[in-house]
Amino acid sequence: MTIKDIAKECGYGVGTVSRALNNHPGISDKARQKIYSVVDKYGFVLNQNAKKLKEHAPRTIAVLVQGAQSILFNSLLEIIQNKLQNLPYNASVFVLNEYDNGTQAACKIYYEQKPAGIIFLGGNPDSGKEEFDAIKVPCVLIANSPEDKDGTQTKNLSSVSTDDETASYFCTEYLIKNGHKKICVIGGELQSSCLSRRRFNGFLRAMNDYDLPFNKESMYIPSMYSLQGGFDAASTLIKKCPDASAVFTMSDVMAMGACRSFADMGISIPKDISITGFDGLSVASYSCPRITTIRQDCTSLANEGLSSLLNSIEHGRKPSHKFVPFQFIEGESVKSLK
Amino acid sequence: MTIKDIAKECGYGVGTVSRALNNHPGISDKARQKIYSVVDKYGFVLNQNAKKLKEHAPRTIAVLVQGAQSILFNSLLEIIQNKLQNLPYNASVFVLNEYDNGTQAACKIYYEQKPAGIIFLGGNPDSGKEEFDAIKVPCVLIANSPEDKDGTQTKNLSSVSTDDETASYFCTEYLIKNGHKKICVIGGELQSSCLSRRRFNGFLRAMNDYDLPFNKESMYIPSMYSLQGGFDAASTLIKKCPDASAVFTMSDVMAMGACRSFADMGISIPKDISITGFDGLSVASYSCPRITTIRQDCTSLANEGLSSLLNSIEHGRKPSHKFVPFQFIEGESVKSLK
DNA sequence: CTGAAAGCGCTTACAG
DNA sequence: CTGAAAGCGCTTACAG
Repeated sequence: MTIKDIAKECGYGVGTVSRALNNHPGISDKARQKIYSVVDKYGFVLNQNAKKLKEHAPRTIAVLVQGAQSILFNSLLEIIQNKLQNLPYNASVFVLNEYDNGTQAACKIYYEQKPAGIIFLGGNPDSGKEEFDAIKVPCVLIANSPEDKDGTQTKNLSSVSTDDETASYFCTEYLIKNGHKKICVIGGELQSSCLSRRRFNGFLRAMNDYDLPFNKESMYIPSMYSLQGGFDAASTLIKKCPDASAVFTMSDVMAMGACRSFADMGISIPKDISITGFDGLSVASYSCPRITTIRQDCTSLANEGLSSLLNSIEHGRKPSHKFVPFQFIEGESVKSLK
Repeated sequence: MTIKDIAKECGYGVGTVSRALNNHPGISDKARQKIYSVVDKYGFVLNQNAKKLKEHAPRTIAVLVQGAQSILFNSLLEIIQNKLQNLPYNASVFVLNEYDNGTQAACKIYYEQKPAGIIFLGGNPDSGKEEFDAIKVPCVLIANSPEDKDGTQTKNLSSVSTDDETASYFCTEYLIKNGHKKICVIGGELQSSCLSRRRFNGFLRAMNDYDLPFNKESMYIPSMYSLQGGFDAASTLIKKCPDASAVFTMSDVMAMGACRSFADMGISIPKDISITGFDGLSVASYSCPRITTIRQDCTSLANEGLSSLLNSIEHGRKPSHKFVPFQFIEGESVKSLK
């Protein structure tokens, strides 16, 4: 069943049917009614492949999700898909492996699908700079920001994220104000992850501001952003720095993994050691103990990211780099030493 | 840049370029080499919209995910996308809301995208039977099974799932063998969810086999499949059935929500009450206490589901309904009363 | 307001 | 082994 069949049955031409179905102006009510009646009768839907092939303005937004295990990205994805339903765009979702090259994948998608724009959830799309240059449509990075915000390499890349450095500062200061002095970090690999670097910078700035010592050798435990990563890191931490009173952790899943590991070692939270997370996942607020953490505002992140992208697509706006406010969630995983 | 440009630069016709790019036989090595050299030079990729429009055999598999918050589905999705990378198909993912009508969404996708087949992760695609009839391509339901397996309504629907009834029986029997007699249930709405009915049937059969009483009024607590659902259900449970010694819970997230609620009420697990989950999420094995649960085998579920779908697509095989083995995970959430 | 026609970028019999 | 051509199902100037 094609638009031709519909046209024949209506007694109109295919052009008129196309215009009716796309809500274009300049169609008589009579035609519109007749056409819709037979379209409804058959439940006819336009073939998207033909539509996209023909359309001048592409109407697909590609969403690249890197790290399907991340609960945070799923919330974002759900919100984005919802918003898009009320807009003349549809989403095309791609789930990448942790170790895939996101920029390369984006290039392939760019050529194959000709999307109107690309949303990156996670990943570091500016890493392969030359490759990124090939992508000529607006892009937005959500929940992370590019290394080099005014770099010429990323002329078409916007970003919306939490101010990771400030949030980390805030969280660290909270630990310090609760009397903690010897604070370790469980975080990502600093060389490869600018997100981890920003969070570490915020942490370190707070430590410095309060004149607290930090020895990276023994007090920074690199970890995967996963439960198992946090689990393993916690036991390393106890070996390297047995007298730590608190741990600043760069994600809730790391924190939850670490909590489990501490429990196995007979170390009680927050009695024996305090811990903070990052992200504000719902599962972290149901865990025992509830994790004290920074909640990233998924709704704002998704909304701002999308509108920045649409502004670029529809009005040719320059890329912007925005922060959305975070929320500090006081759980039960930090003990006051005062 | 189109296939025409490539053809011109190569000095071949578009047909030859198309055949080279699609690895069709009957092409000289010379032509193939020449074509690939200029394709690589420009990083040219075929326009998928035109390709799909033209192709006889569609090469897209639509994946409908219902309930993006479910960690189980994400594992499945990641495995499926991985497998598909080595096959001549690509995945088109759609994330639905919990309350969307999955069958209706599938119909729309069927008409719009003309996929080769459809994978349902969760949902009850046989629920709107007449609508489902409109879908003429092979479908597979993963991690659930249709109500009526040999129904004429679902001639093109396969399924791969855990034997929910047997698994629930097993889990319940484990509680009973540990001396539990008064066992409550936190589960889904039985009217609307055949999955919940199957799990409940397994539970009830075990209770009957061991001559244990069960009063559905006071001992079955209906709940959403979510953390908050389990959290709320636990406090209802304590009011309705304060002397329960164990709770059979229909999902790990429900169990984790319930655990948190029990902790808030000062009820200790497993000392005061025992609990079991379902799914075997990694997060449940890192929680405190570790949840005793049924682990669904995501890898087998995804692999079997995909191969059943491909068998139908490529060899016209009849739909099949398979179970994959589950694993019982002994955690720390059940106390032996013996 | 409507129709006839060109053309989007491919694939695939058909003929050579 | 290769090319010329038809056609997939749409949209959109163009003409009326």
